[in-house]
Amino acid sequence: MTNPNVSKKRMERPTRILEAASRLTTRYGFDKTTVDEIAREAGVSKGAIYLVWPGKEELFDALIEFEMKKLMIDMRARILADEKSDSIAALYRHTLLSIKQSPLISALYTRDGKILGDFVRRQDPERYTKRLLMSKESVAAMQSAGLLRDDLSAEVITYLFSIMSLGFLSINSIIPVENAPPFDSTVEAIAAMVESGLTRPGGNRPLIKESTLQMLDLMLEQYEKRGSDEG
Amino acid sequence: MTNPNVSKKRMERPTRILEAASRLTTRYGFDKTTVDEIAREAGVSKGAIYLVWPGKEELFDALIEFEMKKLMIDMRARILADEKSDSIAALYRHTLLSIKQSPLISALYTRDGKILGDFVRRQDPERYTKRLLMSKESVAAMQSAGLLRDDLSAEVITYLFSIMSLGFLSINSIIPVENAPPFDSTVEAIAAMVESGLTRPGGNRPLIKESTLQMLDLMLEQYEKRGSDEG
DNA sequence: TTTTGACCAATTATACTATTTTGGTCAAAT
DNA sequence: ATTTGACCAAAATAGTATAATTGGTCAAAA
Repeated sequence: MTNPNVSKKRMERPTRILEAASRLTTRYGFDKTTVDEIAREAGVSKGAIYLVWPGKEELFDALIEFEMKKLMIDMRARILADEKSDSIAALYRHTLLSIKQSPLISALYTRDGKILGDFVRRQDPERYTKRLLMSKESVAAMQSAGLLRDDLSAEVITYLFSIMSLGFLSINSIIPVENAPPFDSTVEAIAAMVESGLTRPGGNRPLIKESTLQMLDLMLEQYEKRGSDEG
Repeated sequence: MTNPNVSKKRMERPTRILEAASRLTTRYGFDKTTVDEIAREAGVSKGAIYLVWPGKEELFDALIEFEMKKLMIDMRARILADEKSDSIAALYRHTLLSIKQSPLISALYTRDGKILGDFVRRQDPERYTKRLLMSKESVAAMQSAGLLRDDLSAEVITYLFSIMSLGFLSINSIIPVENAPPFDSTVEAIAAMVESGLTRPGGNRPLIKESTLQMLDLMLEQYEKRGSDEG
């Protein structure tokens, strides 16, 4: 995924197991995905999984961290690739596209019981998803920098972003994709509405891209560190 | 409800039964609400219910029609009471407030399985909720009247309204009310975002209020007619 | 005529057992 | 040193017989 030159055979085992778990979990949900199946799908023995993680619960924890890390790498790439990503609307568009592209994180965000199963009752999804949300603090910072309208509180703007994200991620359970407008034009339209509805022209534009990338790098760093000292 | 002078005793029986059903259903959901309980709550015998409707299914159908009618009356009152309701944003605000105020219609809109239970598998909720949505046609009409921005298709704008409605109606299952901004300021903020993000200044403003009230009256008329020739 | 609530068939919940599957282990194979 | 997969206790599931509840009816009461 990160590097296509690395063959499946050479790909390190924990990653292969996580990719297998990801595939099965998005299809059958956490509850109905067994350790045996994951091992078979990954082409390793069941014991191999328990050499990496102490139990199923920890495997799923690692899976979410893994997906979250992939998402941030994906988001980083999208932002870097887009020269126009120095606007909050563009940034938000990248966020939506990144989350939507990961079925597991989407399920976590919308609390999709069909995918999460009992997992949602043992683990608090907020623990993971709040890292995805625009934080009240960063919204306030952008507001101070003159990038967001200031007649609405930072708190309420943050809430609006959450509402739109949730609506966007779960609308297809109510309006099936075949009755919906094309995916891309929907995302563009949300960005356009945010652009003229929430942001202010001018302001310190480069700040947005810069600070966002910085935040992503910081989070990725934390994941790397955590990933290495908990195995 | 419509007229506080009508005492509970004098209120016609079918209405009392429906009010009882409404109370129990919003609390326990369709599945776990029994005809016996409804009768007891309404202060009538079980047989009385079967004198009005041929079965439980039809009672629930009537309940939804009832709630929908109440909602439209509520919406009509809100729009009439608000002298500034000649803007799409204000109109949308009234819509959100009206729907939110009815737990049953909200559940229908968000396909809340906890409330709808098996009902959702027998009846198509869209049958009811699509009447609530801004239709593609009316959005197109408002766009033609110069009231909505025209760089986005009518289809996608309609979709945006659906996304925001769904997000607004279901956000509290993810962000509990105690962590959310005050209800009113949220609705105000959505309206503000719609105002500057989707609408155009000028245009034939009075058209909005007028045509909306006309549409509501038409729908109410249909309900009245249906209500009278099916008992 | 209008309304009731005891009554019934049918569905659904419960308690229990038998069977299978699952997460997790570890002696043996590589 | 690694990795495996047969193995086990525990948990989930399927099956079943029984009890309780539910939607719906209708003779009798109001």
